[in-house]
Amino acid sequence: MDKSKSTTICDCHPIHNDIIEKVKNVMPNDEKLYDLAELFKVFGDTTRIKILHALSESEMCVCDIAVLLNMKQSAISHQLRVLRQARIVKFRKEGKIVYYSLDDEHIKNIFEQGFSHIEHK
Amino acid sequence: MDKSKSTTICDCHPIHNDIIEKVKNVMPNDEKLYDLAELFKVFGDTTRIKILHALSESEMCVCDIAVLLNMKQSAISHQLRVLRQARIVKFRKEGKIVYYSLDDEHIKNIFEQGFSHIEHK
DNA sequence: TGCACATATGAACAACTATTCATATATATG
DNA sequence: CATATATATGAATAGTTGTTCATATGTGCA
Repeated sequence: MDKSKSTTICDCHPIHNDIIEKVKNVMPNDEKLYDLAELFKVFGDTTRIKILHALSESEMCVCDIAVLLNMKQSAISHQLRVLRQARIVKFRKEGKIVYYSLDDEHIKNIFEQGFSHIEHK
Repeated sequence: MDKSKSTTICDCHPIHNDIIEKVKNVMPNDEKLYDLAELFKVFGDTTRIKILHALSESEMCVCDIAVLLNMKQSAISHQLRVLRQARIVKFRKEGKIVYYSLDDEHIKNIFEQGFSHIEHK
């Protein structure tokens, strides 16, 4: 997994060693950066973004989300699993109906930062 | 592209029509949500996250980034193109060396929000 | 108990993505 | 001008991902 320590893959020579060292010293470990990329990956899909936007307005059941987005129930269910595993949404069961909602207020913030970036262009 | 208006794909029945309507009414248009997903997609890759973290510390040239991450120069160059097209990084040329830096302070914020989400678990 | 409905899930497939290799372009230097 | 170096880019490929289909599980109700 982490071949950066054993083998040299890079095919070019450093130009500013001081900058490379400085940046290397403050770089978080690989696992943390990997987790961060994984988090953003979850946001990086239109269907999931739509689901998250919907849930930021109201708790919703799987069926209603499928109707709202006009998609197959199973497609929604698969995506909700991804969101669940990333701990971005939580759920509660009421009989045979499962209601999903955002797990964390952080999510809304990330969302809004994203929006204000694209607005800004 | 937008089949949601013409064809019905969904295979299940609405349960709470009031909620569906309410959420539908505040939903941004498809294009905006698509752009948002595209933005996060760019953050959703370990290599690009590492590049962005590096650039959040210091302007860097392509070569030095490749050395820092121990990756092929062309791999870095391809990823920098993705970041450039998303207007997340900018660059300046000095002779044959090209220096990249973050285009926007927003980027750091999105980054930090992401970090505080994964820290929180 | 049997049927209808809400949700979940595994397998298959098509579409997309990141890296590599080979090579092109541009600039500095002998 | 010839060479070395920094960067960019097109094509190929391996790996990943989102949706669909078929089906399983679980709950409520007649």
